Amino acid sequence: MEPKKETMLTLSPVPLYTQIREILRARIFDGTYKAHEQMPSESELMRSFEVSRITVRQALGDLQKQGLIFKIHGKGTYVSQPKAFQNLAKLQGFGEAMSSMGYETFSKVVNFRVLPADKTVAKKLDLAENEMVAEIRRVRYLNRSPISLDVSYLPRQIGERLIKEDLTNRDIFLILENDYGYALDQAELQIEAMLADESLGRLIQLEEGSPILRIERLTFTADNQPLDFEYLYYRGDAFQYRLRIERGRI
Amino acid sequence: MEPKKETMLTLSPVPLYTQIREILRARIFDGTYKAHEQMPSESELMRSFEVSRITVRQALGDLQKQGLIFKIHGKGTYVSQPKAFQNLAKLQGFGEAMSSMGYETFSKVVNFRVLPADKTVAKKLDLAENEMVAEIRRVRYLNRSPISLDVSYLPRQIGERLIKEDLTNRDIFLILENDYGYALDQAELQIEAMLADESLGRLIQLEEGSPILRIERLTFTADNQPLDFEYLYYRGDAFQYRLRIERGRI
DNA sequence: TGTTCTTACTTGTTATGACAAGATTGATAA
DNA sequence: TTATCAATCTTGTCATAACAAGTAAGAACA
Repeated sequence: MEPKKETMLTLSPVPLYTQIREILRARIFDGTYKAHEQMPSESELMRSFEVSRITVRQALGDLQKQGLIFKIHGKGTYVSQPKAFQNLAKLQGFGEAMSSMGYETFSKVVNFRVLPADKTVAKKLDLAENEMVAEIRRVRYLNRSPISLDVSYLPRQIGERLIKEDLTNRDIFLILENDYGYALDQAELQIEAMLADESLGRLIQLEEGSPILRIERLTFTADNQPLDFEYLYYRGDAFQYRLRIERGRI
Repeated sequence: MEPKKETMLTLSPVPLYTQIREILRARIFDGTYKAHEQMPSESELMRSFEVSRITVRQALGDLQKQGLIFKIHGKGTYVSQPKAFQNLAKLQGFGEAMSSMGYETFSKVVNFRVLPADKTVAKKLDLAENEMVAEIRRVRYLNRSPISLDVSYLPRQIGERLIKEDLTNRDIFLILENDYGYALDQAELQIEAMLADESLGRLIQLEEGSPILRIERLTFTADNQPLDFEYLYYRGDAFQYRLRIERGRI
């Protein structure tokens, strides 16, 4: 039986790639294509819509940017899954937040090094520039999928101690509090949206150009000393933050 | 004099478009191309790098996704400017936050309508589904550039009253408090990253696929009644949120 | 039964080409 | 001096084509 010919308005002012994108998007939302299900290949879509491959790729590229699909080189195109969230009002490590909500999570240290603090890190941690600090890079996993890259900067000795701990299964915050005796108190955050670049994309298995929730977090002890400065890069397609704030308070 | 030939490693395993992207990116960061300055055209880059137009477009497409450049159909490619931020711990309207920091800001109402609340809006505002609410859509400007789309839902009568006010220069929060006598107290937020779609992109003059900081905010009065439910879409390339949070508090 | 190789299918990269659509600039005419 | 038009330059859209690189499945061989 002949494959079904897709209906498109070739006389429409709407670009072909936009029409195709909207048709595919509607199919994702109406459940025709389900999360993690493989979508038709580029060749199949070319045949169905009777367009060139570049037109199909442009439509798919947009869906990918919107986080609705992902592609695996040589394998296929898949529908993305909906996202988790963390309550932001509470200063918590990722593991404690996720496990209290029933998600399976762990992290993998992908790099550890001791290096001279750059201007930003020195200023945040109230150290002299070029003073040695520890940098710990971890990829966080949620339900066995990578969800974020976490780059932490701490004073050298603390970092060198931490790297010997089981950072796969334990949060740095809990180790600092329970094992090392620091009273963590407050944190300053700044939050913005960015796009994944190639190296980040490689680490958390996300295509370049995907939306990223980027957070800088500086955590203080109870005596107001900065202790832990982090860059957190969460994939925007799978994660959101929530919080409750008040009016009139600083 | 002959245009300078760009150096590239044609025998490198790194794709040509990636090399070009990194060269251009370095030039943005080192100041060779400055914010709002027009970059070389696609044709000029084709000639300089001796590659096809699609290779150049792919490199530029990536820089665009990273928010470093923007394109104007028929005009050219420009370097983006660095971003502003809002302190998130304080529940403020955009105008009051930005004007207290010396930015020039205003908003434009792009749509107002009264419509039946959908499930989400009804639930957030503690109304019956299909009860009529007011929807106010505004584009916010910072230093005369569009920076966000704000879609507010309020009970019908309040919305119908508000739309008669000068929403170009005044914040809805201040009108609710000072003119209408509501004591705004707290808000719940959820924050995530997404990519701009075509319609949003058109409203805030951003290319599709650019990173967006998307925030849902539900504001309550002092007697804990939900009053104002908003979707806020901030361009990620020009804006970030900051806040200070505490450990151990809910 | 396990391993290796080949084939086929998938997405990634790059090229050439053409025309559409928007913006700008300069020339011309009123 | 102003308005209009044409030419040129810019990005947007779409086509055809070829080869690279990754994955999977099935066949063949040990």
